[in-house]
This record gives sequence, C-alpha cells and structure tokens, in this order.
Amino acid sequence: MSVGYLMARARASLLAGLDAELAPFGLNAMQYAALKHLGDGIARTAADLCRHMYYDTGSMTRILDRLEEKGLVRRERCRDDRRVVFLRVAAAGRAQLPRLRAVGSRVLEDHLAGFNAAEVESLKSYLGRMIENGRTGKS
Amino acid sequence: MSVGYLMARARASLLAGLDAELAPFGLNAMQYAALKHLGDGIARTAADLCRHMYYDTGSMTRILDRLEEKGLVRRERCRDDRRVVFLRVAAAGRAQLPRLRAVGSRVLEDHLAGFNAAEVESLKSYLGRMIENGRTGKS
DNA sequence: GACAAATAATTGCCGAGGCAGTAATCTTAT
DNA sequence: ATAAGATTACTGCCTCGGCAATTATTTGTC
Repeated sequence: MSVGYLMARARASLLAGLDAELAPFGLNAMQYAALKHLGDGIARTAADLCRHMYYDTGSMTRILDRLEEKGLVRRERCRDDRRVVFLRVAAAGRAQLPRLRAVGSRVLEDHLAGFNAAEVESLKSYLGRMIENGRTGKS
Repeated sequence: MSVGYLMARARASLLAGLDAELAPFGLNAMQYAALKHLGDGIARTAADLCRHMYYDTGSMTRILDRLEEKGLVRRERCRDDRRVVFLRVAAAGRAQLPRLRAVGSRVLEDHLAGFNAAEVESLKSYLGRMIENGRTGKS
C-alpha cells in the first residue's frame, strides 16, 4: 500500500485513540493539544498556538472558546498591546493536566509498541524530511 | 517534536499538495483516490471503495455523486443483487486518468525526494506497525 | 504626524467526514 | 416458509477545519 494511505490511516488511528480516551474528560484531541501547549509554556496566545500547531486561527478561537467554557483556560487582555489576549491555564485545567498528559502519552506509546528508540528517531526523521520536501518543493 | 504532530503535518502537506495539483482538473484528493481505485479494478462498488479506503459510506456516496456529475463515473445497478450499484469509469474518466495518475505520483515523489528504496520501505513498515498496534491495542 | 502595512482575535461561510437512521434486498437459521 | 439478521446504498444531522472578511490595534515609512 502507498505511503499516503498508510500515513492517513496511522494518523486516523492515533487521533481516534486519543479522542476515545479523552472523551471521559469532555475533550477532544485538539483541545487537549492546545491546553498542553499552554501548560508547557510553549505558547501564551492564540496566535502562538496557531504557529506552533500549524493551525487555523479561526478554528483556534473556537477551541479556546470550549476550553474557556469548561473553565480550563482563562482569557486575559494584554495591557501593553491591546490586540493580544493572553491565555492562562485555570486552576481546573492545572488540576486535570496530569491525567490528560498520562492519557496522551499512553495512546502514543500504545501505537509505538515494539519500536526501539532508534526506530522512533528514524520515523521522526523520515516525517521531518517529507515535511521539508513539501515546504520547499513544488507541491 | 512528537510523532503525532509530525504525522499530522506530513499528511497535511501531502494532501494540500494533491489538492493544489488536482484543482485544475476540478477534483480533490479523495475524489481522485476513489477514481483511481475504480480505474485499477481494486473496487467495483461503493462498499468496496469504503473497505479499501477505510472511508465512511455516507461520504463515499457524496464523492461518487460528484464524480458522476462530472461524467467521470457511471452508476449501474446490478441485476443479480439489486442492492449493489456497480461503478464504471466513464469514457471521460478513462481519458483523464493518466494525467491524474501522473499528478498523484509526482506529488508523492516530491515528498519522498532524497529517500532511497530502503528508506521508503522502512517508513511504510513503521506506519504499518503503528496501524496494527492501534487496531489490536487498547486505544 | 499621517498613512500604509502588519498583526491579533474574531466571525460567517463553505466543504468534508463521521454517525445514526432508513429502505430495499439478500442470506441464514429454524 | 418465515423470521431474524446482514448488507448496500443513501440521507439528514452534527462537528470541525480552512478561507476570507472584519475590527481593533500596533509598527514602519515618508
């Protein structure tokens, strides 16, 4: 089977696994990913999140709406630059994050069962090269 | 970066490349994939296509609607089993397929630029193992 | 300082996929 | 022979992501 189909299926399996395991927490995979980035301090604003996750800004607004509704994230307008809205992990979010991280790690590890460290690195390197080829190449 | 993000981005790049190159033909990646399966004789019915492409039956009906509207595919009710509808590549579809195949192959090859045969096989093997892990494992 | 360009967040819109439900038809079990 | 279950194609419904436009604000240029 072709690389394209295999990638689509592997990604779908990963996503389906994540969504299923996160359902009890009322979150989907993308909501978890955004919350995790905030918790790790990788991003502080919606635009940050979009850049790091290669995600649409409109969709990100809606994801943050859900996280805010659930009380996991707070929005806080910046004083110096009134365009930006800082995102803070709320107390409830901080309380949930360890459990969510455990779920996320387990799903990934399940899919990588039987892989040794060198194989995981090879896989990541191949994927990175494909991304780079797509970024610089014609298509 | 994690395997999950890399897979998502690599797949997105592949899909975006395909969609961009297929746009002049008025097709998207999934429509092309379905047409290709029919042209290759891998599938003869909508249910066949769904099984091979791991795709939802409802969405497949709509994809086939588009392909039929464009005159690339014909639907033909089976006489023996009146539930099934055979799908035939119409003359226009047969005429377009070589060009479409060329586009599809080129996009994939662009993304795999710099890969030797062994590396492609490794990548496919890794993805296959992940799919199998997801199928049998908990998540 | 004024004006153009860039940036941040948001909203509406559209296309696409997954899910559940339906109708028609076939298969299997009793 | 008949009832139960499976299968095929299809339809609505819901959610989600990407795109384009909007508003507010800041930065850069002349």
